[in-house]
Amino acid sequence: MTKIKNMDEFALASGVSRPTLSKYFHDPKSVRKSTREKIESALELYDYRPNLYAMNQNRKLTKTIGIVVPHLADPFFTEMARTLELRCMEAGFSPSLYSAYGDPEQEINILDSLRSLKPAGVLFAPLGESSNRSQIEKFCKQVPTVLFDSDIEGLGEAFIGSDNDSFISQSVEYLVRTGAPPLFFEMETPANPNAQRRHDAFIRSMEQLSLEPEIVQIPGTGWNFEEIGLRGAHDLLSGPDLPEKSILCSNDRLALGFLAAAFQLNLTVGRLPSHHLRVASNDDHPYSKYACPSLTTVAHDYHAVATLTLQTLIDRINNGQSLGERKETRFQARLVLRDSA
Amino acid sequence: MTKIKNMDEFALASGVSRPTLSKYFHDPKSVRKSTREKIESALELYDYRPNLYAMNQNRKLTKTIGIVVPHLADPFFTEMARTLELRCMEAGFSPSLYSAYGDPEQEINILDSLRSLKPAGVLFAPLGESSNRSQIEKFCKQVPTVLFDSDIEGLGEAFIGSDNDSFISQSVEYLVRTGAPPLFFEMETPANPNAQRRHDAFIRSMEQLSLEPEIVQIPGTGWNFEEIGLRGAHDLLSGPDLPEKSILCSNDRLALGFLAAAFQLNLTVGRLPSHHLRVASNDDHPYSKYACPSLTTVAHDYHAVATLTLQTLIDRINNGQSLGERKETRFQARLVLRDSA
DNA sequence: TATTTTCCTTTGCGCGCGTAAAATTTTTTG
DNA sequence: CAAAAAATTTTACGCGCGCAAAGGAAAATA
Repeated sequence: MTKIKNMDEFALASGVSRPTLSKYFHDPKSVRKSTREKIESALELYDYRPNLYAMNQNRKLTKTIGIVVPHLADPFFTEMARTLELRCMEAGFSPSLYSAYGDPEQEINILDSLRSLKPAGVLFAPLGESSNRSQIEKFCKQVPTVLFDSDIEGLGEAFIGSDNDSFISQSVEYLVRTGAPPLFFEMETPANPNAQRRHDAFIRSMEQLSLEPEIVQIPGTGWNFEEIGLRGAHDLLSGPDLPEKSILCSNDRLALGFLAAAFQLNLTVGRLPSHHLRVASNDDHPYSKYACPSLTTVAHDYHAVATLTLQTLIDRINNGQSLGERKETRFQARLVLRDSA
Repeated sequence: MTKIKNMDEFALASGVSRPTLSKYFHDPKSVRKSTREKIESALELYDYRPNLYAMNQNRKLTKTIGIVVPHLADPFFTEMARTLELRCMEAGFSPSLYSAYGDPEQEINILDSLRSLKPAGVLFAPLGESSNRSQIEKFCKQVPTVLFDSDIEGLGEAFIGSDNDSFISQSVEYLVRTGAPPLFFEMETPANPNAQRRHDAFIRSMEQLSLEPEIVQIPGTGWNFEEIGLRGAHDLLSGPDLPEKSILCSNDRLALGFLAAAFQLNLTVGRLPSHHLRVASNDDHPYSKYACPSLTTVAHDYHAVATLTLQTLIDRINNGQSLGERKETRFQARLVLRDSA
């Protein structure tokens, strides 16, 4: 079996002309069935693959979709990335995954090298506050980009994420209804823009219930939320007077740190009257179920967010140009009752 | 400021010939300092980037390094991938990250599309038992590949990982020295080949201490180790007689599930005589510190593994051909004492 | 200054495929 | 079965850059 070096040779071997092969490799369904079968049977014999670089050199639109997340070490984004990658492949695109690892410079570097990949589009969860807005804006003008999870106002074709109000209102309502009103536990200088929305939503939710919103802001920077939560909780809980209230953490990773601190201080957490504290949180990240105690939290609709994010991008790609007005979609969250509250 | 379309135009604008520019973009240090400065000052004015696809089309060796891991949702691999990506960039390569997400077919798909990227080399942690050996073997013959973490005998240029013996012998010795001999807690049909090595190492370690090796094998398949550990531990711990021994889990994710089960059953875990159980584990994965109680475990030398893995690949790349005999390197682990044992 | 070495420029070909236009074949339609 | 429509083939050019060879300019050496 002779080695096929290029499309010309494969054209000879398969009995199909090169331009037709070119069409086939771009979209198998664009050629007649009989032709497709000829190609595919030859393909099994010679396992030829067109040169990726030659293919994309003269094509404006590649079949690549870039996926950029702020930090892959965060299980939430790992899960999100995984779902998006799967969806991309199902839709016939090649996903390419990048993580900024919390660094705004790295984020811009990624966009820069992404540009030279000439991707059909990009699914982008920006770092947030620390992101270099003007650079990202420039990028979005050149490459169809759909933002997800973290919104930066006005950037990209659309935004799809979760409704932070619905996270907070559900957890607040539940906590108030079943016990003491919650104390909100959050970072002083959060890395993620959703934190600010949750902060605001907490105040709103409490005021609607005619309750005084109490908030604890803990120090710490970066993405090591468990550590930050642990330390913040230690400070809070080893003080003279224990908070009588329930605790509502801004996100699950902080909560995991909080639970660890409570455990270390021999404070029991749970919804029974005998427990010292109740702790609830937001995100339902993959390990919340295995916390001690298992974490009562509010879940993102991963499926809906991933599906709509990709669908929006594909619409934009097929449309050829901007879809008009920038739409923002925020999916409702779902309360997940477990043992911690 | 006119837009630069290609290298010819940029050659004109910078006052440097195109072949020299070509050299520069391949390796900035390969041109004289004065020339480099001319190029770089022009680069700031025009922000030109050579077309990636045209660059790589006629180049045998690209500057891409593929990184393939079995499952990104596993924090161990996330951490490993992150470290490797950083090292690659420091060394002047472009990392490209892929996860098989536990699926052998997906693993082969990744290798297939990786092939068409013509990467300079690939850093590859295979799934293990379920991997398609013959396909991987074929790949390794075409692309310089260094295996890490999970070894498949004879495949790739080299293997770099952690010494499973040193994991187990350290934890066994510690547990025996400070209390009851351990019961080994592992999956019946583990996804990862290191599990088998740890199993064997446990038996060896116990026999060296003239102790009877006791092992509990729990059912379950896939990569959701926390869930598997949780269920297995529930079965084990809700039986009539509690194991008197310490528990040594095959890996941290199983242990996290185990701890959750113990917590749910109101069994206390720790090294004091008053505690019901002691639990130790292996890997020191990023969340072990925040377990309840914090997990006594054995840590990989991430830094050493990542550094040598990449260095080996780069040597292989620079060498131009195989480095002779396939070397296997296994780094010693380090016992991390925390509260669970 | 003359010589050697290093670096650069000029020239020119080729990579593998995209893509357009016109000619031809095959399929569909009436 | 003829005409129209759709798919394919033929032909030909270009993309942006890698790369090699040969000569020229600049820097290092003597």
